[in-house]
Amino acid sequence: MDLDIPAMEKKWLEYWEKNMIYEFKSNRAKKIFSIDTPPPTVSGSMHLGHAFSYPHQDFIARYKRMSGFSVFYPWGFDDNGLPTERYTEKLHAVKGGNMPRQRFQELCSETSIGLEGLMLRSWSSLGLSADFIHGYRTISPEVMKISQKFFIDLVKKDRAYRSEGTSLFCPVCRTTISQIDLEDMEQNASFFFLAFRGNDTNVTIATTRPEMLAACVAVCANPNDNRYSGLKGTYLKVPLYNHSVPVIFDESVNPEKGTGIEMVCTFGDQNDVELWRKYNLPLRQILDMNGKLNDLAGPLKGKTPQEARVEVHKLLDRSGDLLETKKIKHVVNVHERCGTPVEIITGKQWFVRCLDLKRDLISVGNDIKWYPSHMKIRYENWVNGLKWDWCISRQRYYGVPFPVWYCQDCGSMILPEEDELPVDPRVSNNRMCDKCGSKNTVGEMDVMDTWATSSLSPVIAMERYGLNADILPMSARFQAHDIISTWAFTSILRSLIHFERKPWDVTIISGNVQDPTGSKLSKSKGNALSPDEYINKYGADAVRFWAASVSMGEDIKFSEQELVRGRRTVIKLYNSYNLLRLLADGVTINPVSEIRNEINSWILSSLNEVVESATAYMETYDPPKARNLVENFFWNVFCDNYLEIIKSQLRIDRNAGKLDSVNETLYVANYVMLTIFKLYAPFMPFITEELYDKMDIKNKKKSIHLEQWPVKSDFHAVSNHDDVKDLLTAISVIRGLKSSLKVSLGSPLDSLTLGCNQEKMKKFLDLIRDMMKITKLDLVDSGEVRVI
RNA sequence: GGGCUUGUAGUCCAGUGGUCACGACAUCGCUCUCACACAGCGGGGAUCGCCGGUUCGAAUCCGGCCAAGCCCA
Repeated sequence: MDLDIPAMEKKWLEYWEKNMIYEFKSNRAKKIFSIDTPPPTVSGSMHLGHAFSYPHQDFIARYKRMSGFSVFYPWGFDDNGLPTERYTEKLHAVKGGNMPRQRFQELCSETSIGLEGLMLRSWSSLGLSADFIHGYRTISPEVMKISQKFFIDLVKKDRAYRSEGTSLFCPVCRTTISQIDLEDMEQNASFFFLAFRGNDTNVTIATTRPEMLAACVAVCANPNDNRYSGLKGTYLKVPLYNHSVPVIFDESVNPEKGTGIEMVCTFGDQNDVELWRKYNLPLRQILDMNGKLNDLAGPLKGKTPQEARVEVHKLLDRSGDLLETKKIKHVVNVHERCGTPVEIITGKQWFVRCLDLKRDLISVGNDIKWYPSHMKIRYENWVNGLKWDWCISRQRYYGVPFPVWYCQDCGSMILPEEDELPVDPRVSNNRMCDKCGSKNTVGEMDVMDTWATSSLSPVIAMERYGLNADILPMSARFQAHDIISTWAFTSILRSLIHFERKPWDVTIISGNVQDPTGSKLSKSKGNALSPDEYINKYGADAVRFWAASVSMGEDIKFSEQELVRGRRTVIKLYNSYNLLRLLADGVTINPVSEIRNEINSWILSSLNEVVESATAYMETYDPPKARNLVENFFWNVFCDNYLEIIKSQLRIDRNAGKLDSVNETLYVANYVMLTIFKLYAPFMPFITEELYDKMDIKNKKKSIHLEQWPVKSDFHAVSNHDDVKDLLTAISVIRGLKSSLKVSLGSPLDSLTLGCNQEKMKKFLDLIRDMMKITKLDLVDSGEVRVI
């Protein structure tokens, strides 16, 4: 009668789906508990981080459902944007920029739909109780409509604006990106020492980016650096290109770095932008929107920055301007989606004005409860450190288009009416201008950043179910800590702008999964592990059990041993239920209202304590602590002691014909067992459903997950259980004795003398004899329980 | 460089002032015991990162240092 875990889990997945156990019903009188779920990015398969963090939401969802809430737990996929494009490009070995846009969009769409099917199977196999059937896709027309509608709201509230300015640019993805897409990476590089020639003197300038020479507009030294003070008011000739640039002075230049004098290019890095603005320097932009150098770069034209660096090295060698190179390590900003060092370009971009909202953003942050609380500080640091408005335009293809046309004649901007949405101005030109009536208009060709849509997740979920803004703020947002500055920040910003309120009451932040040595898991490091494999091997209940092994917000090192422990718990639950059936021996169990047996009273009051504490932990969003309590009670109290004791107790009572007593014990044992199943249900939904289904219960629900969360029992439990504690000590001591005699626990002992409080222990004499198989047991008084 | 977090037996982790510390995995020993060898019982194994301070008393509070992870410059 072995338990086939994969078959058992599959059976219940189908049952839950078929019976719509987790369907959200808003028409009930119940209070709603709403969960803002992160829609997984459609760019690959489910990884271990997902298998860790998604169960966290589900523990709470299931707990709240059992606690009487109508749980709104929507589901969606984030398939709009760069990650999906990159996945598609890689899979089909194509480049979005090298094929007709329409065709590329179709390819992305086909690819993501296929992938979502696979992803859905992985996510649902975790046993999440989300409403998968009504899932949304962020690229779908409905979601596009919502995203465009709220974009128009941004424009109307003067929050979205289009402006010429510098933006971060990824030459590989060929799109502008925002501060939130950046990542640091240490790179090996070379310092090139170059000769800049002046009228009187030559100056050596060190740079890591010689390919930017054509974009050089000045050289700059620290005003306190007297090595260069003589150069004031002079000009220098740029190597290879021979245009003259002024020497300027600024405090920001570090005299220790390189030769203490640097070139200013438009644009080599962030500092160049600042100097360019501050000193009103001319613009020499050498990078075009294809990520290649343009005519200004002369011999380097048509090359990427990386290629150009190799080429310019040769040219400088030949011209004699390269005096020296030195290998160094330095940190560069790269695009987090592709790892390419970012560039800075100028162009017209859409921004969301937010720098003026810092105070409000902090105040909304204070109004949200953060679990764990220190995560709020990360959010505050991010908001306080904002330097740019949020750039939301991307020169990409598979995304939500901006619902905007521009009139070529009068220059005004044209927005559609809400009932026209969604629109795609990229394919519908010549829309009449509201202002001048001209048909000489063009649509905006850019698409929005993915976060511009996913930041609206509460609204997307709400509108999909026909709910109105009354549901806002939602009850809880779950997410990992690495996207506090992206998803949490943009969500709070949008909620503040559109609804003038917080998006959720609480946010629960989970940690990251690391490999067993503590490094971040990533595909590029090759240490990514597949959760599907572990679900097959150990079962989803065991994977969830692992996910509940550290407190919220903590990073977790992946460990297979926790999965082993989880699977053992599943099997132990199964076996303990089997024992209970054997012990009942087919008799009908009648309810009892009063407890006479001390041991039954003891287990009930122990259970009460567990129920109370576990509930408190669930209420404070700390399921792992609740799990530990339940775990300890089930293994060490219920199985190791209570079940072992009642084996003998039932035998003794049956032999004595005390059927009332037998009934009471069986009733209590079943009651405690069922309560344990309920306590485990949020963590291990499969095995608890399986055993609930087998149990003989009055008023059985369609699923244990529709049952009520346990409350303290109202049996008249005696509060003082010192006698039972002495009994437990006696059992433990005698077990230890047999172990030290190197005999099995089942082997009989002819005689034994137990030191104890005779008065207390007397009543358990027969029980101990039966359990421990002792022919002759004598008790003598002793201060502590011990074998004499 | 800044912020946040973490640092307890070979490994993972509990423990926020009071018998030099809970448990799991691993290890060793004994038992195929009538729910469970996917088990049970028992043993060994920790100067609680380092240094200093507060206190009658600190893993637990304070300061400094070191190391690791994440986020951000």
